Amino acid sequence: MTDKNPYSPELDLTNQWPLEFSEYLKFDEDEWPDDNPEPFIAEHVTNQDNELVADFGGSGSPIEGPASSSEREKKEVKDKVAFKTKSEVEILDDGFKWRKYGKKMVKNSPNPRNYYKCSKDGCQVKKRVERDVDDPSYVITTYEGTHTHPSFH
DNA sequence: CGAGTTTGACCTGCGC
DNA sequence: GCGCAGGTCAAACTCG
Repeated sequence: MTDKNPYSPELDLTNQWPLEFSEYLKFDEDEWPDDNPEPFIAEHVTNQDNELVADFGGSGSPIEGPASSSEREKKEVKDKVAFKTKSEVEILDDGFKWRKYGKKMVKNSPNPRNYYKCSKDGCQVKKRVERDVDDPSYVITTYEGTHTHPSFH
């Protein structure tokens, strides 16, 4: 099977972003799909505005999977969203300014993992960038937290 | 000169 | 209790 991406990589997002979204992953918990990521992959987010496809914290209403959110009522769970993007560079400008604060070699991947933090004072949003193991052409960006400000642009 | 990047070291959590 | 892996910090360096 050469085609490991049964999903349509051709999204209209390429009209706004210099790259193409391959998959949109939503983490409700700290579970990462190992063999079967399919149930974790939500539908392709269709972008009709100039804003990002997902809420990076601008509005404060992240995309929710299940309607019941009784679990996150107990404590404040940071929103964890992962994007699989096809790009040669890992520096994807999503409208926010990031400051790199660390780099680490993960054992599950021969590629290093970069850690970014929002440069905005008071905004503690973190971002993790890692290249795909099977497809080095793809970059997995994981956002953690919620922006308390609109954007830099 | 300042912000941002780099790299290694240090800390913490988890599994065995 | 120890070792491993992941995550974060901080000093030094680079670039604008």
